[in-house]
Amino acid sequence: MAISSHNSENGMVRLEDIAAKVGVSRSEVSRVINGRVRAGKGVGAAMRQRILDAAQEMNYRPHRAAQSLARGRTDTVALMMVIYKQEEGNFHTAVMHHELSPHYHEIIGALTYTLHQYGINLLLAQCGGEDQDPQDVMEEIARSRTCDGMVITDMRVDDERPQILENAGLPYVVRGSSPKGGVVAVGIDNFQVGYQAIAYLHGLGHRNVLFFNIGQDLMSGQGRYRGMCAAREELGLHIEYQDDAHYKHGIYNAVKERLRLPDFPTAVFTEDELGALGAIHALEEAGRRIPQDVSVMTCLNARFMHQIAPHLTVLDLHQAEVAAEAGHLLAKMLRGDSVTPGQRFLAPQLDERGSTAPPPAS
Amino acid sequence: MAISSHNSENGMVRLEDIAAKVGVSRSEVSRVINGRVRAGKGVGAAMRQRILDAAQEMNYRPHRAAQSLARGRTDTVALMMVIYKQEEGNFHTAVMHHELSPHYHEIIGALTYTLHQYGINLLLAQCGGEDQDPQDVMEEIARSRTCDGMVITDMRVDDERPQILENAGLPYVVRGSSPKGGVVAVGIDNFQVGYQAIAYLHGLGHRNVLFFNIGQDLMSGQGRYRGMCAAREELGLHIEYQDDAHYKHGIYNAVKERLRLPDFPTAVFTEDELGALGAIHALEEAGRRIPQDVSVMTCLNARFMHQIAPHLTVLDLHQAEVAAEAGHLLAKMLRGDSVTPGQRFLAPQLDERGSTAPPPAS
DNA sequence: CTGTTAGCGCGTTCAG
DNA sequence: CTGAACGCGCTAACAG
Repeated sequence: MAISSHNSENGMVRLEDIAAKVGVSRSEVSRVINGRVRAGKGVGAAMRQRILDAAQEMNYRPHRAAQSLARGRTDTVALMMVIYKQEEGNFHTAVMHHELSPHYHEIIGALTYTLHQYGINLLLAQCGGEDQDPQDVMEEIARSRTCDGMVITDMRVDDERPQILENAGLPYVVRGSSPKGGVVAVGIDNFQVGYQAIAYLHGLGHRNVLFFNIGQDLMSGQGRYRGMCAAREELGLHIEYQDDAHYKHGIYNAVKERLRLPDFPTAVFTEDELGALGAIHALEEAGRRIPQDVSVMTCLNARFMHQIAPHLTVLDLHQAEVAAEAGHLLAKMLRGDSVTPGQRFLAPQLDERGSTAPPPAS
Repeated sequence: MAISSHNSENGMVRLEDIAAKVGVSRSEVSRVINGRVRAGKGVGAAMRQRILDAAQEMNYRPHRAAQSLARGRTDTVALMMVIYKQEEGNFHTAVMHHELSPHYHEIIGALTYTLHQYGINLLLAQCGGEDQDPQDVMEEIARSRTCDGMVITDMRVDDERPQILENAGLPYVVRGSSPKGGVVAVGIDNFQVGYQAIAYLHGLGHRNVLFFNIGQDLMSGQGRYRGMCAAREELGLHIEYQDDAHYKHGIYNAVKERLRLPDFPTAVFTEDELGALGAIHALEEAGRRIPQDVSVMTCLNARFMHQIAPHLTVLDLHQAEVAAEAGHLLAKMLRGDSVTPGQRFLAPQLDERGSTAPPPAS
């Protein structure tokens, strides 16, 4: 492979360089490369080909910052992530220091892949560090036009991020449920998660369920709570509800604690796989068999968890599909296609496996 | 909160706008904002404050593309990821469709966090999609100056990416072992992983070990293989070696298959947590107890796995620490600090838990 | 200390 | 179809 020579000293090759080599003007090269000159025939076509060849040979790539500035577009989308702060905890406490919540794993993978199909890069923005104000990070990215659009996730019931983005005029898609109407949002129907979990367990015969939820300050937690309540009222069963165990001292400890009291429920629902494994650990330590003595079910957030715990009955949250759809929607918006605002919901899918069964005959 | 008014119709506020408002020139505003004007005293200081106040009030943020173009710097670093293609497989096959390998989870979290401290954003570049040539993706990002530097990972023994980046003149850090000398690289010492695993099991009394490795086309797999060989020759024990089970049909199936033959080894080492869980599943199905009948040990890639399988004896690979160090090194290089080239190695750390024990008395 | 001027590399008029 | 000229928003070198 020949070393391409050009006049710019630092190794960068510009439109200018290839124009000089071929003997035309910059703008002609720009037009040819951007496809504004048809393949056609005659002398023009020959020049066109020479330009294209030279560009290829010199390994030309448009300078992204210059292109962005001129086009007013970055071809970049940002994902806003929440990083958990470090907290004290034991093994079954799912709060990690500066670690991403596992469901981001699915989101990042699916989003990167999807956006790439549109020629869009994914930028990772984080908030939740010690000194950084999430709103500040948002403002900074939005107003500096670091990206063309944004995906926000983990919405809180009082989340103000949509408003900030609208003020800044930056297109965005909410992954999950939006607390605010009239926005493009796509997520799992967490009402259905709460409802179906209870309905399924009720159908098996359970009348006493221990229900662990995400915090109700999150949209997802609120949805699950409401779904759970609706099912409870409709079907009439007893539910013990906890929504702070996750952060406070872990599901493992919460279950262990509950085991000290009499009348342990015949079924446990946890918010995620880690919680389920913690619950199972505590139950097995106490000599309870799964599912003969106690049924355990949970949500499937990360696909690879399925390999780790293939015996768990789960509600599949389709995290990857949701993220991919969010990516598609945002890409379309950026392309100029009209996307009707509103909340899209995917339904969770029950995947019945070995960790649930009818309650023991009393 | 007052709506800030400015003349740019689309809501963007430029240096120009704030200059007009205060009644000075663009460049003066630029200098003040970039701290090229001391706080000082007198009339200059008053103007300085007026400019700062106006910028704040108008919620000004420099346009990133413009700034990048002028400064010749993007304050962005790219992480090049390999996305596994979809393949057929059962539960215990750790090949997923368009899904990131779990260790990226640690890397992304640590890298995002670390780079943020230097005011650097992380861009996710993916390769390994159906149609995309990894080298092309690299060239594109490097030559278009989409980022100031790059972190590359999952190095293959014949990896040409370092050369591509050097040709393009883009600073980079290798996370892992570099096949090429004279580059800045930081990773776990996989020779030690292989060596210590065998040495530890040998120390417990095992003389017959089933060793699952990553492919030897990867630098990490090569290192582990060599470490294993060194320990084997030094200590003298029998090792059954497999390095394709992961991708071919999963550790679960490989172990199941091996169980059909006589003289099953007294210890199993797997390349990662998923593999270990698969192995354990197969062993328990066959009625073997862990660790009484068979010891199982593995590597700890993702911290949250520790919560899932706190009973596993592991070699902690410190993925987050390695990634963070890679981030620090790259940030320093970009800042202009001289960083001496060479391979940095962190040692894996043995974390002894319940899945290993002396072999059963024969 | 401040304003003027000249780029950064590319896209896009507007004449010829 | 092609070249010349201007602007994107910002930084930096040069005068005053």
